[in-house]
Amino acid sequence: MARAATTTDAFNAVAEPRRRQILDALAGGERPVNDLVALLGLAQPLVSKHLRVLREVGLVNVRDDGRQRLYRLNAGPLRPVYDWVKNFEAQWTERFEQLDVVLEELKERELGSEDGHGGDQ
Amino acid sequence: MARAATTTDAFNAVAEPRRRQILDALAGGERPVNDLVALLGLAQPLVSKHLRVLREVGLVNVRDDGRQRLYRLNAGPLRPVYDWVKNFEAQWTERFEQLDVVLEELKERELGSEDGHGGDQ
DNA sequence: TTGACACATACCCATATGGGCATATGATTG
DNA sequence: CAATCATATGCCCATATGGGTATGTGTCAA
Repeated sequence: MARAATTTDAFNAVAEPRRRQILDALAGGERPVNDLVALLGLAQPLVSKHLRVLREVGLVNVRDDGRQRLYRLNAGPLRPVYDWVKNFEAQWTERFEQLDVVLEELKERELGSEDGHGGDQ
Repeated sequence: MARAATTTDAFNAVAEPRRRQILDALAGGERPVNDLVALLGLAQPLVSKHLRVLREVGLVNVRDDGRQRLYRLNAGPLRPVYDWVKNFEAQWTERFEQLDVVLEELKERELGSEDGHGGDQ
């Protein structure tokens, strides 16, 4: 099988930088497609396609308004992403990096005192 | 162009559920490949491939240990993911959902009074 | 040395991607 | 009505995916 569809879940949908841009833009409020087209500097069909993906994973809602279609952010599906990545936050704090270095050193020392040092052939 | 390579960044690398599983497993500490193979129940070459992707985006480090290769988590590259998604957290809190409903209602009322902007309540 | 083990890589394949371009659909205006 | 604006969809294509299976490379054991 190929890669999972972009519409599989928020993880896949959000892997596309343009789709992230769209969500960022919509964070400021409802917007018609043309606004996004101008904002992203992409061809209109492209934007529509990205919006479709976002719709399919429930990250945006649409509303008809005359001849425009207003898209609105619906961040809910991002929650699993947040919840998953949140658990790694501690790992990149400075304290943790330090711990990493310490462990590294311990390992080195351990190897050094490892009785003699054989290994040949 | 096709979809961006999985090795483009953490966003793409992490879109694969198996790779997330691997990172979860490595959060517990250094592990040899076979451990992961057993843990994920995947074919060994598959795991090696996923590990390669994770290596290329810097999410894991390797260390040789006899005939094994010990993989270690390096969460740093996840930071952009966290930072991005974090900004949406507020949106799915209950208060925000409520606000959403209120706005929705306001809109409805607005549409109802269309040409005669009347105050009501 | 030979063999077993741990892991990585090479190929083969079906699939869906994102972009480009043309066109269909639907609402608004003249 | 026709013309125009705002979006969506259809089709074409190159690409890299993730899985499978076979094999290469390096290490340890007998």
